[in-house]
Amino acid sequence: MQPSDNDTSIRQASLEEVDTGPVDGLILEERLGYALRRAQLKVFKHFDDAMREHDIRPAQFSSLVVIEGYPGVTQSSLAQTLAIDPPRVVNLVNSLEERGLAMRVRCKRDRRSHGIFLTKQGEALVDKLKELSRQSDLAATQALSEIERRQLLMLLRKIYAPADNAD
Amino acid sequence: MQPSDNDTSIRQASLEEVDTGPVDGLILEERLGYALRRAQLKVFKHFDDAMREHDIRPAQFSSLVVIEGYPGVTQSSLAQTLAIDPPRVVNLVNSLEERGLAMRVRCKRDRRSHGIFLTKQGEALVDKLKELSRQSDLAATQALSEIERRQLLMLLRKIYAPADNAD
DNA sequence: GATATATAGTTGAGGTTTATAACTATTTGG
DNA sequence: CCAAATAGTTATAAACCTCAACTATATATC
Repeated sequence: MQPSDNDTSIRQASLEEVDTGPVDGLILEERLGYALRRAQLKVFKHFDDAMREHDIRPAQFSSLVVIEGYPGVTQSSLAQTLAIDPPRVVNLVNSLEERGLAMRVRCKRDRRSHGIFLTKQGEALVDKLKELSRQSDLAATQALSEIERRQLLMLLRKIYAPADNAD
Repeated sequence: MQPSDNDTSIRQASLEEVDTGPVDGLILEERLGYALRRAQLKVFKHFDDAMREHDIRPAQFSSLVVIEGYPGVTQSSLAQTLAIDPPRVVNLVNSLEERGLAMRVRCKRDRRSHGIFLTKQGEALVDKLKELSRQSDLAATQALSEIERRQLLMLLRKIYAPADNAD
C-alpha cells in the first residue's frame, strides 16, 4: 500500500532507503519491563538447557526447592509462596507425584489439606538440580562479576519483596 | 493417602504439625531466574495498570517505540530488534494498523518488504505512553533509589546484551 | 447439634500466547 | 530462465492462564 495523496497521516520520512540493522539507544532500553523480559529470556534459556536432561520446568524446580525446605508444606502455602494460583499447584504437584518425586499426605488434623513431601528420589534429584541451576545462572551471567550478581539479586528482591529489606 | 508401612520413600518428618506461612530463606531466593520472574511480574503488573486506559500491551508498546525511533523499519528488523519471531510481528503490526497507530508501506526497492511508519495518531499516543511507562516503572520500583534503578538497568543490559558493555 | 459460612483442593471451559511449519511473492545469482 | 534465498503471511497445534464452579471438610452461630 502506497501512501496516497489524501492520506496525510504518516510522517514524511524516507520511504525507500529505510532499513535498519539491530537497534538500540531507544527509550526502550531504559524501561525496566523491557530489560527484565530480555534478561529473563536469556536466563530461562540457559536454565532450560541445563534442565532438559531431567525434563524439569522452572515452576517444578521452584516447587521442589520449597518442598525440600519445608517438608509437609500445604498446597495453599506453596501457592502463596510461589505467587501462583491453586489450580496451577494441583497440576504441579500432580506432575511431581506422577514422576515419583513427591507425594501428598492427607493431614490428620485438618483433613482438607495435604502436606507435600519429597520422596527419596525427589531429594536426590533436587540436590542435583540445585547445583545445575547454580551453574546455569553463572553461565547466563558470565558478563557479571560475583559482586554484580549479588547486587542484582538484592535489587530484584527489593522490587518483588520490598518489605523484607533484602540486603 | 497415609504413608503406609511398606512405603519408606518419604523422609521421616512431622506429619501433623507441618504447615507454614509465607516462606523465604531458601536457595530459590538466590536463583536469578526466580528473582527475575518475580520482579518482572510486579513491573508488568504496574505497566498493565498504567496502559489499561489505552489498551496497550507490552509488545505493542515496544513496537511503537522502535517504529518511532526508526521510521520505516522493516518487519524483519523489528522481529530481530525485539527478539520475537516473524509471525508475531505480523499480528503486532496488524493490531497497530487496525487501530490507526501505524501503517505498512511497501518498499519500492525491494517489494518483498514493508517499511512501518507511525501515523500522526500513533506518534501522539507513543509520546503519552512513554511518559506513562516511565511513571509506572517508578511506581513499581519505589523501593529503589534512582541510583539503584540505573544500576539495575545496567546489570540487566549486561546480561541480555553483553557485547555492548552497557554503562 | 443443625445450619450456615469458610477453606483446601480439584476440575473444566474459554481465551491467550507461542512455536512450528507450510505457503506466496519477490529478489538474486548462475 | 531456473534455483535458491528472503520477507511476509497463514494455519495449526501445543502450552498456558484465568475464572468459575464443584466436592469435601472444618468452623461458627443459633
